[in-house]
Amino acid sequence: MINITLPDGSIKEFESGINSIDVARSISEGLARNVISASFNGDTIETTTPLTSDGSLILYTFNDAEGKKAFWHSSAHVLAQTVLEFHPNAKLTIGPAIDNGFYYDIDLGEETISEKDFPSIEKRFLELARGKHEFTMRSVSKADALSLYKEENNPYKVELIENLTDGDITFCDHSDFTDLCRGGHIPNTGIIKAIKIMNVAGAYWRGDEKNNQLTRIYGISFPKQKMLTEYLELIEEAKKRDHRKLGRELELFAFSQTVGQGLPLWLPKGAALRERLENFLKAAQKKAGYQMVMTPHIGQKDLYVTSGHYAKYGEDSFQPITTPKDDEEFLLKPMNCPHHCEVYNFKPYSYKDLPVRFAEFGTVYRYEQSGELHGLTRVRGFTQDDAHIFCTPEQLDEEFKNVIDLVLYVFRSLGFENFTAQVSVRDLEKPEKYIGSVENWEKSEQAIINAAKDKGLDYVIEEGEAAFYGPKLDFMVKDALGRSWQLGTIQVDYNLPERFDLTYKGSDNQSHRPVMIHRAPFGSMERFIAILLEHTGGNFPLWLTPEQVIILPISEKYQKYSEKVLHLLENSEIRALVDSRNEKTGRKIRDAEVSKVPFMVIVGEKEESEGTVSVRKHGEGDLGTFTIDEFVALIKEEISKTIVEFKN
RNA sequence: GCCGAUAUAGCUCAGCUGGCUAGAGCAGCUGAUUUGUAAUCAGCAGGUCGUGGGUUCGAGUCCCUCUAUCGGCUCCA
Repeated sequence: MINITLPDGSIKEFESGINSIDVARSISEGLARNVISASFNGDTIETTTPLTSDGSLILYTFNDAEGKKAFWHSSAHVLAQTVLEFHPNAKLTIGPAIDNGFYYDIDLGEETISEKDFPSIEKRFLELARGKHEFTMRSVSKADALSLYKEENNPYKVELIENLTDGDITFCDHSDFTDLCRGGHIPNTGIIKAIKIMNVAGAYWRGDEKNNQLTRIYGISFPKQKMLTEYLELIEEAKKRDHRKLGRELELFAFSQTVGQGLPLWLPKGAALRERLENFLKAAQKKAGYQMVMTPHIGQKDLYVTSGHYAKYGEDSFQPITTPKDDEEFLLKPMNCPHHCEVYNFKPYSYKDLPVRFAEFGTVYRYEQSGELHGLTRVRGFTQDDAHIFCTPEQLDEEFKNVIDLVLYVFRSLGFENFTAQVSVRDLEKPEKYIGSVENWEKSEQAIINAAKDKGLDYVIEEGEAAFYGPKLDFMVKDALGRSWQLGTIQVDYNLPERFDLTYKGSDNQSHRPVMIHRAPFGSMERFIAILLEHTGGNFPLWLTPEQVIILPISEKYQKYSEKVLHLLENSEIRALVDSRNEKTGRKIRDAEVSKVPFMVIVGEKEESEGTVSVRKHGEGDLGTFTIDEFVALIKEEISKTIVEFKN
C-alpha cells in the first residue's frame, strides 16, 4: 500500500501500482473523466503511470494550465501523425505546446503545405483522434534511438538525441505513430474533439537563421467543439481592437507607400493626442527634476563610432549621408544617448551638481528588416520619450528606483495593470555580443535586480535580452492578440560614460566617472499609443481622447444654440464639435457612438429655452438634462478621476 | 532578410472553371425632408482591378518580376 497526498492536504491509501485516473475515480467519476494530466512529487507524469511510492499527486483537467499543456502537446503528436500521412518523406523535429495551442516544426523537403490543405489535415486529424489511441511511454537506449532516426535519415532528431543522456531517453507511441518525447500526455487521442490549423510559417531549426528553415504548423485543439468556436470568436473580437484598423477608423495615423514603409504619418487627431501624452509626461518629469534638451536628427559618423553603435549596427542601418565636401559622413540618429553625452560634456560638473537628468522626445531612425515591420509597434522612424540620468555611483540605486516610480505612475495612469517586469541580462555564453568590462556588467545587473526587488516588482529574468552596452529593466505589455511588446525601459550603463570620457569632480577633488541611466517610460510614442489603442479599443481616457463632446442639434433651427454651447465648452477647455449635418437625431447618435466620442449633447427646443443640454454617455445612454455648468463640472470630475498628478 | 499568404472605388467586400461597357453596401456630392436618444428618401459621381512584363483571338481571373500589406521565424541600440 502507498500513501498519496492530494492538493487539499488529505492523505489517501491506495494499492501500489494505481494510476492517476483511478485515484481520481476514488474521488468522483466526473473527475476521472476529466483528468488529462498529473504531476507526482513535482514531476509531470502520464495519467496511466503506475504510482509505486508515497508522494503528493496533483490531478489536472483542461481548465488547468498544466492540463492544457498536456492536451496541446498530445495534439502535436496527432498533428505530426496526420502530416506524415500526407507527406511520408517529411522529417519531424519538435512539437511543443504554447500559450494558445501548439505547433510542430517539420522539414517537408521540396513539398509545401498551404492554407488550402488545412481542411483535409483537420479532417484526417479528427478521424485519427477518434480512434481513442492511448499514449504510452517507453524507454529506449541511446544507441537504439540514434539508429532508428539515422535509418529515417532525420538529422534533427539525431541532433536532439545526441544531446540527451543514455537512460533518460523515452519514446511515446500512439496508434502506429512513434515520437521522441519526454512525456506529459493526455490518456488517449479520443479526448481531442476539435482542431483548427491556425497557420503555417517558416521557422529556423533551433531558432538560428543560419540553419535550415522548417515548416511550422500552428494549431489549437479543444475537448469540445463549442470551446473552439468560442476561441475563434474571441480572436475575431480581438482583431476589432487591432491598432492598425482603429488608427485608420479614428483618423490617428497612416502610412504611405510613397513616403516609405515603416514611416508613420501622424494625422491631426493622432498628433494632438500624442502631444497630450507628451505634455502629461513632461509635467511629471518636471516634478521629478528632469530638464528638457533638444538635439539634431543626424550626427557625424564618428559620434556613433565612439559610442560603439556603428561597429554593432552600422552595416545594417540607414547608410551614411554624404555631403558635397569630401570625407563628411552623417548618420540618421538611431538613438539619443550619444547626443546627450555631448550635452553633458558641454561643461564640467561637480558631485554637487549630480544627478543631472536630460530629457528629450527624440525621433530616431532604425533600418528594421522589412519582414519585422508591424503597424506602429515596429517602425523605422519613431520618437522615444527618452532621458539620460548622469549620477554618482552612490546615487544609482535611488535614481533607478525613482525611475521605476515614474514608469509605474505612467502605466497606472493609462490603465496598464497587466505588465511583466523583465530584467534583461546578458547571455553569458555569448560575451562577444556585449561591450564593457565583466565587472561593470555585474554591477549593473545587480543594481537592477536590487532596485526591482526593493520596489516589490514581480519580475522575471531573461538571459540574452540585454542591450549590447548594458542590462535593462523592461516593462512588457501584451497587445490584443496576446503578443508581448516592450514599452517602458530603464537601463544602467557604465560604458558610454567611459567612451565619451564623461567626468565630474568629487569631494576629494579627483575626477570621477558618472553612471548613466537610460530610460523611456512609454518606450516610444508610436508603440505606446498602438498598445493603448488595443487595450482601450479606441475608448481612450477622457483627458486624452480626440473629441470629448459632440453636440447634436435636433434640427438646423438649433444650430445657433449649438454653437453657443460649443463656445461655452471650449472656454472651459473641453474639446467639442457640432454635428450640423442635415440628419435625424437617431442617425447622429449612431454615428457618434460608432466614432467613440465619450459624451453626446443633444439640443433642441426644450434645451434652448431652458439654457440646458441633454447628455448621453457613450456606451451607457441617456444621463438626463444638465445645465451647461453642471455638464462642465461632470466632465472635469470624470477627468480628475482618470488622471492623478505625479507625486515625487 | 527568410517561409506562407494577400492586394478590385476613401472603407468593407462580390466578381464561378479566362469571354459583352467591373458590381454592391457604407462614406462623398446634389435635391427633398427639419427631424428627440444607435442608420429618412431619391438621384449623381467615383476604379489604368498594387507595379512592370508574359501566355492567349481575348486577362480582374493563368504565369513571372517588383512593391506594399498580413501571419510567423530571425532581429530589435
